[in-house]
Amino acid sequence: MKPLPSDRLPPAICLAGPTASGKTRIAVELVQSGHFEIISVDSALVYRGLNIGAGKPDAVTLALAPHRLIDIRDPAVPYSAAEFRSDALRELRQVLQAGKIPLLVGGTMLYFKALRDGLADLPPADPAIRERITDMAGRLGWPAIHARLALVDPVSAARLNPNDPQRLQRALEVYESTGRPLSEFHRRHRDEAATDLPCRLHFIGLLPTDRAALHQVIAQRFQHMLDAGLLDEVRALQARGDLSCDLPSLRSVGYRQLWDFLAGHSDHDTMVAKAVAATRQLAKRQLTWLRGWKDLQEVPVTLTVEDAINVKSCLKSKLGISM
RNA sequence: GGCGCGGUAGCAAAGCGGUUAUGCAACGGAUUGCAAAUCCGUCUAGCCCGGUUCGACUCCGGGCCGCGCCU
Repeated sequence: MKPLPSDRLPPAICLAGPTASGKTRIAVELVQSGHFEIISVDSALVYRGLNIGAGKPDAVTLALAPHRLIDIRDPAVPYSAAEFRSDALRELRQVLQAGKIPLLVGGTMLYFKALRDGLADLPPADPAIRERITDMAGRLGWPAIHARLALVDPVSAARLNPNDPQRLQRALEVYESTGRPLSEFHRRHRDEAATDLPCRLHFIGLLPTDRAALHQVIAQRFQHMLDAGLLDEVRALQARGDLSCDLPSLRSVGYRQLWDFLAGHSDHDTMVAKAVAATRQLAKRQLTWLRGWKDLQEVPVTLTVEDAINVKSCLKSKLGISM
């Protein structure tokens, strides 16, 4: 099947912004027009049982504005960017089939990138290989892993920091499971530049005009989460007994700090301070992605109800979508 | 009132008569199957006044402030 040239494809809207910038509120308002269907682009919302702390919309909101790709994973099982991409492609086709405009909403910028640019044809994670590499690093240190990688994949080794466990592990994993260096896969992927998207992605970036105001909202929001019973939510996850805090799901902002607190590793004030700081740092990293994002339609947001109006007028003026 | 201890970057906290403490936060950046993750970079401070010295955050004297003990 030959893809259409991208300018003839139907549109999809991508609403991206840092945490606490009001993405969900705006999306829920947009969906009232009846034109859109929401697809979540969020690495924490995929997990069942992560609700309050992940900022998942409540049941009433979800009934009003259904989100695809939330609650699709048990927290014991890691999700991935590659899985997101294929899941999202499937959901996009369904939404288009139904005659709606896909509204992709979220803050997981790697997922947006994977969707937009595709991923190299790499092997999936291999728990056995990962464990072996982790053990080796435990004995020899990560710089030794880096040195080892340099022998089989000098290009990747030159790019990676000797202290970056995650990426070193992945690079070596790819080599061990395929016998070919990660850098070679990357090179081939760049040369191909294949796109199998059934629609054209229009990116709208929600950029807070005032960082201090965003920080304030972040602090308030975390307090509201605690008031809403976040502690009980994490207790329930702990009570399962099969989850550990090094799972991707529980390393999410908030959950990690609560987990430590409930395990007695920190006091309440420290936990709150760390959770709020981690959220600020997340927002900063999301903004770094956004600053370099190509073809981003920037919409300044003031974190008020006005913001939805600005997004609507942006959609109207840039895409002719009125509601 | 007397004695002791201490005043170091946004916060915490060391050493040192002349070369970067460090941690946290903040800020900037990277980002290809863990990404709300992981990693990198930047931030050069020493309560005030005087003295010693080629040179003082570091030594000496005085002042101010804080903490503790004593009366």
